[in-house]
Amino acid sequence: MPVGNALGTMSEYDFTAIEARWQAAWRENNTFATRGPGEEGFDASKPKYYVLDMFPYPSGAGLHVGHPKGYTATDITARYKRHRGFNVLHPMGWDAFGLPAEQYAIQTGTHPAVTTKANVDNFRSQLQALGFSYDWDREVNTTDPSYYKWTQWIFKQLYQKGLAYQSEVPVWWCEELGTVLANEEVIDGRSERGSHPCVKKPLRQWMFKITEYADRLLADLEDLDWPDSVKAMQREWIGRSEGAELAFQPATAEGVEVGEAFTVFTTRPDTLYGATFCVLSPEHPLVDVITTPEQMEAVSEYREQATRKSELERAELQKDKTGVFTGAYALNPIFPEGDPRRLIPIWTADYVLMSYGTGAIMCVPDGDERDHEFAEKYSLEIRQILDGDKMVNSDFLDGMTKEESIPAMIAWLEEKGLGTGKVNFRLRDWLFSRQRYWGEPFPILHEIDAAGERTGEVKLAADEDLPVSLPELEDFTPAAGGEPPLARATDWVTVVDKGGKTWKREVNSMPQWAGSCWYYLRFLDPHNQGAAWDREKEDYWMPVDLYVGGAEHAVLHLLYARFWHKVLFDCGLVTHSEPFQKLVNQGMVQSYAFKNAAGLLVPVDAVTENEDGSFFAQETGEAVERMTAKMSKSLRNVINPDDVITQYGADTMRLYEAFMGPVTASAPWNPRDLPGVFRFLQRTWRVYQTGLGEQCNDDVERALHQAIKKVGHDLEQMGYNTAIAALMEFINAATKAKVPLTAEQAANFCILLEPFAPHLAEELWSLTNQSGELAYAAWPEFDASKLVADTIEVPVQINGKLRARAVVAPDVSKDDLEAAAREVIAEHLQGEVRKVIVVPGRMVNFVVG
RNA sequence: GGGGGGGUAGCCCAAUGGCAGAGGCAAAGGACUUAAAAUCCUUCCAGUGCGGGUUCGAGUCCCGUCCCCCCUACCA
Repeated sequence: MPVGNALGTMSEYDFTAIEARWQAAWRENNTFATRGPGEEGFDASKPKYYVLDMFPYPSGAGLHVGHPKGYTATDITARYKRHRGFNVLHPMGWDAFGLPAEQYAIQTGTHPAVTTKANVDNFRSQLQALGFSYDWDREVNTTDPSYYKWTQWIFKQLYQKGLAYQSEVPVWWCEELGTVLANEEVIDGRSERGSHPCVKKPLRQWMFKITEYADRLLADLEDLDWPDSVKAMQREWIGRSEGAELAFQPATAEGVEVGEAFTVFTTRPDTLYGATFCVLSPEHPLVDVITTPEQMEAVSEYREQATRKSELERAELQKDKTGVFTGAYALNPIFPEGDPRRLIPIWTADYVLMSYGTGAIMCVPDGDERDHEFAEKYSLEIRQILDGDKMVNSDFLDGMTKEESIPAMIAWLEEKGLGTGKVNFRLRDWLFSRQRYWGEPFPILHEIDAAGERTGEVKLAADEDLPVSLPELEDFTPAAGGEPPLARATDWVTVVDKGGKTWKREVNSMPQWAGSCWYYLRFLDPHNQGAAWDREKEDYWMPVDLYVGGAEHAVLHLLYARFWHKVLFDCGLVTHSEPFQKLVNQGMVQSYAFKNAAGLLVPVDAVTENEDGSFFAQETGEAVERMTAKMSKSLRNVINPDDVITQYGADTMRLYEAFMGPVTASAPWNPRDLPGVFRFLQRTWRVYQTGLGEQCNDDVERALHQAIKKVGHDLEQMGYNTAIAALMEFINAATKAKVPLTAEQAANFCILLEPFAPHLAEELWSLTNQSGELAYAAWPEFDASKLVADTIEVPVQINGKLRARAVVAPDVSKDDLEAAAREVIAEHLQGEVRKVIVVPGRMVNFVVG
C-alpha cells in the first residue's frame, strides 16, 4: 500500500498520525482560546454560549469511558456553536480536594498535593488525547491556593450575611473516615463514599443556613430547563409541606398539668377531633420530664435501644412499629375541660424522627395509616372522623372535605391562640465543616483567653491575609476524638495580630463541595488576581447555557451551588439568580456482565459465546446469562479509554460514545460496535482520496443538503446519534456515486463532520486545500430546492391500508396528486368513495364503503 | 408506598398523528485475494409488551393492564 497524503493517491487512514498532528496544531495555534469582555480580540457582536461539564475529581484510576460520554456531547455542541457564530466558553478543571488523595497520603506519606498533581496531569493528557476543544488557558484546580483564596473569600461573604454559624448539633460521625458528614452524604446510616457505618454524635460544627433559602430554591426550579427527575429530587429533598403547629400540654392521668407544653407539626390539623394519642420521638427532651416512675424503666430501656439502633436498622424494622407508654397524658386543646376525649396518652416510638418537624406528633388512627397500625398493635382508641372524604364527629367541620376543613381549622386554632398555620421543610441546615487535611482551611480565627482556651469569639481573616494556606504536615491522620489533623500544625494554628493579641485558627476544613459551588464563575476570569471574577465578564457569560453531568449530583452539588449562587446574587456579585439554565444528565456507560443459574456474577473474561449467541462459563461449562451492570474491577469488565484510542483512535472513540444512543440513555459498552463507526471514518477517508471533481453529482448534492439540514436540526436538540446517522447516509451516497466531491461539497462535509471527528475533518480540510480555519468556518446553509429528488413516491391508501404508490413531482398540487392516485388505485377501488384525504407530498387515503 | 424514565427486527437504536426503518452491529451470499484480513456489492429480518378507545389513518394521543430500569422512602 502506498503511503502518502497527496490527493489522488490511495493511502491508509492513519489516525494515530492525524490525531497527533492536529492536537499539536490546536495547542500551538491556541485554536480554542476564548475571548471574553475586556480581553484582546473579543468580538462583542457575537452571541455567547457557555457549555460546561461537571469537572471531574482526578482519581488515580484515570479516565473512565463514562467520563467522555458527557464530554463528547458538550464538545460536539461547543464545536457546533462555534460554526454557528457563537463566542463559545468551554472550559475544564479539577475538583481535586477530597478523601482518596488524603487516604493515600496516610498510607504512603505522599503529600496529597503530589498525588493530585500526578493525577491531574494524567487526566489532562487523557482528555487532550480525545481532542476536546477546551480552552486550556482557563483550567482551574480547586486545590490551588490562588483558587481557594476565593473560595475562602466567598465563605466570608456568606458569613457576613449571617448565613454561617457554629452549632453543637447531633451530626453524622463516621469513625472509619474520621470525620463528620452532611445529611446528603449519609445514606441509610452509611457514608455515601465507602459505605462505612455512621452514628449521630453532638459536635460543634460550622453550618450554613441553607434553610433560609428553601422557598426560593424550590420556587426557582420552575423556570429551569432541567430533567424532571432532578427537579423532582430537589423538590423532595427540600420537602415543603403545609400544615399547622399546635401545642399540647402534658398532664397526669388525673388531668393535672405537668412539664412544658410541646409542639407538634401536622399537615392535617383538621383531624384533631380524631387525635387519640401523641407520640414523642425517643430523642425528644420532654420524654425524661414527663415519664412516670412506673414507666421509667420501660421507657429508659426503649430509648437506649433506639439510640443503639442505626438509622439503617430502624428503616429495616419499619414494618413492625414499636413503642412504649410514658405514663403521661396530653390535653387535646380542642376539647373543653371535663370532656373525656380531652385526655390522651403520650407514647414514645422510634417511628417518629427527631430530625423532622418537631419530633412530636399527634396521632389520628382514623386518618393516618401509621397511626392506625400503631393503635391496633397497642389497643389504643380509634375514633372515626372520616366518612369517605367528608369529615364526621368533628363539630364545626362535619360535612367538609379536607380542602375546606384544613383552612377552617387553622383559622379556628389561630383565633383561639392554640396553633398557627406553618410551612415545614425537610431540608436541614448544611453541615459545612470536616475533620480532614485535604480541604480548604476556613478564614476564621478564634479568640483565646490567657489560658489558651477559646472564648467563643471569632473573627474573619482579613482579605489581604487570604488565602489561608494549608500548612505542611508530616502526618495526615485525624487525631483521636475527632480532632482534625490541622490541629497538629501548632505554628500555623497560632496567629498573633497587629495589636499583639493571640488567636487560633479554625482547624476544621471545608467539605469537597465548596470548590465546586462556584468553579463555573472562576472559568469566566481564571487569572484575576484582584477579584474572584470581573462583573462585566460575569454579566456577559452567565448563566451557563448547557450543563452536562451525572445524575448522582441531583441533590448535592446542584443544590449547594444554587444556594451559593443565590447568596452571591443577593450580595450583588452576580447578575442572575440561577447558575445553570439547562441541565442534562448523561446516561451511564455500563458494561456486560454474566450471571449463572445461581445468580452469581461471572467475570467477563471467564465466559465464552456459543455459536447460537448464548454464553457459557469456561471453567464449569454451565450456561450463563448476559446482563448489563456497572463496570467494576471484580467483573473485569472495565474499559480503558487509552486502549480504545490506541486501537481505533480518538475520533472513533468520540463517535462511538455519541452514537451509542441518546445522550441521556444508559447503555452497555459493546466492543462489537466499535468497528462500525471506525468503518464509517475509513469510508469517509476513502471518499476524499479520489481527489476533487468539477462535475456536481445530483444524488451527492441532494444527500449533502439533506445532511446539512438533518445534522443541524439534530444538534440543536442534542440528537447526536441521529446526526451521525445522517453523516453516514451522506458518505454512503458519496461512496455509491463513485464520483469525486466538488471542492464546495468537500468543504461543507468537513464542517458537518468536525464537531464529531475533528481530527479527521481537519486533515481532510487541509488535504483539499480549503481556506480559513475549519473550527470557525460558518455552518453551511441547506438549499430547500436541493433536498428532494425530481420525483417522489407517494403512498396511496384505501381505508388507511397501503394499496399502491403514485410517482409524482415533489411539488405536485393537491388536485394533481389526487388524480395521480386515482389512476394507480383504480383497480383496487371498489364501492363508493366517501372521502379522500390528500396530504401533498405525503400520502393519499381513499375512504370507501 | 411515592417519584422519574423505558418496552419497536437476533442486538443497539430511528420514525412533526401519514409507506414501521435513518444509521450501526450480527447473519447469509457474492466480488477482489494463492489464502486470510481489510474493503466493496447484494440479501435476509419485526407490525411496535398486552387489551380497549379516539381518528380517514395510531409506535406516536386517551383509558386500563403487565413487565423492566433509576431515584426515594415510617417526613407526621
